[in-house]
Amino acid sequence: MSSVIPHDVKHHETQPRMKSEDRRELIIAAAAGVFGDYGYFGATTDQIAKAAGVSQPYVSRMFGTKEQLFLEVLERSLGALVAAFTAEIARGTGPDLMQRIGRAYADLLNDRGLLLSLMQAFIMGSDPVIGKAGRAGFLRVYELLRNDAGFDPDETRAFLANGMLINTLVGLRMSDEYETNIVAEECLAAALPEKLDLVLELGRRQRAEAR
Amino acid sequence: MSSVIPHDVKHHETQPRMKSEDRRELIIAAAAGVFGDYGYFGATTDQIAKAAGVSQPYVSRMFGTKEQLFLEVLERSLGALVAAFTAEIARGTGPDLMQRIGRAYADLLNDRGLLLSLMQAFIMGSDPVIGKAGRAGFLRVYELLRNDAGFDPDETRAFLANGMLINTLVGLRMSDEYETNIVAEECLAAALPEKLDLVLELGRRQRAEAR
DNA sequence: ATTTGTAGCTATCGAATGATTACAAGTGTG
DNA sequence: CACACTTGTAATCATTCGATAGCTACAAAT
Repeated sequence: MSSVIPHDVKHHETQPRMKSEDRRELIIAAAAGVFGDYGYFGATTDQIAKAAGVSQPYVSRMFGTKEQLFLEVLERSLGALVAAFTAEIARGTGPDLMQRIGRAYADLLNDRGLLLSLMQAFIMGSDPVIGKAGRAGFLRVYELLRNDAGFDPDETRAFLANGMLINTLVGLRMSDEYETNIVAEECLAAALPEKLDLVLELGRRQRAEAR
Repeated sequence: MSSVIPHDVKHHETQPRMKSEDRRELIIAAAAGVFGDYGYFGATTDQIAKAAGVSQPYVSRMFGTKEQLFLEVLERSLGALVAAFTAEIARGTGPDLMQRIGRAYADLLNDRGLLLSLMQAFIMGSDPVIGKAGRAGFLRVYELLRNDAGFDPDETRAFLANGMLINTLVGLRMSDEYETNIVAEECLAAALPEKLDLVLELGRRQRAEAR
């Protein structure tokens, strides 16, 4: 009376197994994308699990709580941002540093959800835990620009302001309107003089995934 | 066997009744504050109802859905923003117009949740309904600055960028760190050269309300 | 071959939330 | 006063979601 359950067909022959450490990174990366798109409350652990190709309970068990997962996503995003800026600064400070860091910032858009999950954290100041982490993260970037990059307060302000505008336009998916609205076109071109094609490509990629 | 319920003490002797039109405005204003603090998904209709001093089912019945309520909040916020800018433009275009509109923008922080609910809408581009409304609203402001205020694309970009930075700092409640963190102090001062005291006062008011 | 730990899933629970229904209390009008 | 309409609430319903429990399967070491 062997089982009728078709389990002995050697399922998932493609993927043998994975070390939990690797799976962890995979889930965090997927979570960055989902949190970036739908926000902390809007994103569900089930969406994240599906995006990572695992079951929802597995996400819960690996990270304990959704909040903890978000904090790890935030840390990953911040770490990547700081690393990118630091690398650019290491290439030498000079009059063109702001432009170079700006380009490095825009290139981070390639990492799905990185800047957007950051932005989502930045408007959660009312949350006691995430708000605190978000403030600390923002200030970490501010200090990096002031101290290591050598920007003065007004340069730093201008740089961060532009970053927040870029985040907002991407979060709004303004690129969706690019082809149909001439105002959106100019608006995007003004905010991203060089990296326009990158954002448009990103928008196309984004649209290729439904909720 | 008359009821033990102390209902016959003529409750709410202070407020007789209110016309639903007035109640409507009241709820929308309260919703702007709650949505601004917790975002679309994070805010509950019950929180909003309590903030407005009515029952949760009343909110549902008056607006149909939470989504519809958010759209009305968005429209109200946008309307106030556009009105404020238009009024400033009507006072005459000139070399100081950008500064005057900037001050008008910062003054909108006095209207609880106005700019924050806008910001919340701006990072909901993935939502089919709210995202579309958010994009339209953002572009409406962009066009106002370009056409009516007479800004060129780069001036408009710089202005909006600074606005997004202000929204972010307020959304992060950076003012919470003002007294304890000298970096936060400089950061806020750089972003809001004149209106610093306004933001600090706002932060104090915000902290006076718990979740 | 057996043991032992790790990776991962199915099933399910309890709390929260948005919406609906049914009813009560006020308000105006003949 | 009666009657209809409006304002508002309490009770409750149906879902959704995050978390937990408990199991299965695989792999490495013994």
